[in-house]
Amino acid sequence: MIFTTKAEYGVRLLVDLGQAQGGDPVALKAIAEREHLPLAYLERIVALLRKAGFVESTRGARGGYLLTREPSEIRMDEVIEALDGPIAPMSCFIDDSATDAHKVVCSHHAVDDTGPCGTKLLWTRVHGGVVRALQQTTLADLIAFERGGVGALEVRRPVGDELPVVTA
Amino acid sequence: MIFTTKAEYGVRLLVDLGQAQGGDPVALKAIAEREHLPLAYLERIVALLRKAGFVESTRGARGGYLLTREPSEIRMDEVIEALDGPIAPMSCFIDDSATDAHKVVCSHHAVDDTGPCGTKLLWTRVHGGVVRALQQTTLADLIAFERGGVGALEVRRPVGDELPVVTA
DNA sequence: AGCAAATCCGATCGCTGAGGTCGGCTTCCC
DNA sequence: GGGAAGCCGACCTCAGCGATCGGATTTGCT
Repeated sequence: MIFTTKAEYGVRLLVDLGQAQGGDPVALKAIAEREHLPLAYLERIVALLRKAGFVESTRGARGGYLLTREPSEIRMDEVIEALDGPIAPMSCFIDDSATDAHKVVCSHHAVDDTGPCGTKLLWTRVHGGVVRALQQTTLADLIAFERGGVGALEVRRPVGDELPVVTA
Repeated sequence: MIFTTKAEYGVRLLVDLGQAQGGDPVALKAIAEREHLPLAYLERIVALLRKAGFVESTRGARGGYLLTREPSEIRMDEVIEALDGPIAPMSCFIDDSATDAHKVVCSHHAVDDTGPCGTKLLWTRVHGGVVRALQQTTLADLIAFERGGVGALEVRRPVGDELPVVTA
């Protein structure tokens, strides 16, 4: 399993929020009922989204949540990272994008440095594939897909970066 | 974590086997020592590779393992599937490639079919990214990468399917 | 003021599966 | 026959996922 239920529930929460959006805050209870998700668990998830700045909350009666940005400005790589933490193909894979690229530090190979293990190439390619798919998908894509279906497929992409066609 | 250590150890086992290859069977003990991996655990892993037909074994003294195909004929998507089972982004994601495409059956949404959840689009894209990266990488790529580095990058790919450059 | 609706948050908890070990068996070369 | 190797089922430990609960706090409404 690549993602946890935190990621799934969180994304569905955002999609629901994007659809129900209308000025007034949306109560978590309403989302939980529509999506058939446990309310108590959603509370913990939405807290992550709030800390990451995707939603803002209004406390007290008639309170709830609102998106802080346009759905088209919310990229899934940010969302997933906020929910599940950094995406690593393997435990020895450290996404050190701050410095130069993605670092792979094999704990076993680390002792005697006989160069990188061959798996580094594989993990890096896989990691790239996942990150690219996430970066190229915004919340707006998911919302458009949920109502209608074709919407998300008409978005223009850089040549050579076509995403697979998905049918409802 | 996308892959388990089974996948990592198994791939490293195959890479090691591809390098040490020379007619005679290679004993697991030798691989375990070179790669600093637990022998007992490797036994369980190599059994999966044998059942999947990637290696053949010779029992008894001076026995060991040999690759059954050329490294360039061993695609990583097959290997990973043999080791970790089918790759699914989420527990509700069923790779039903036998019928038409990839099926997503959300256990929560399944009750009342209000159409597909928006996450289907996301999971399918991610899944596609992973599978493509795995399909485009062969054991030969990894072996070439481990000695030298540049080798794996010279392999020709369909246009628009460039893989990220990986430096040692 | 007081109630109800809602967010907020720390503590807890069961359970599955990853990751690995062990012991004993079989198989084969020398 | 002895030792080196593969084969295999049973077992064990433990982290973290996936929640749940109780209560505190904040706020709108009447």
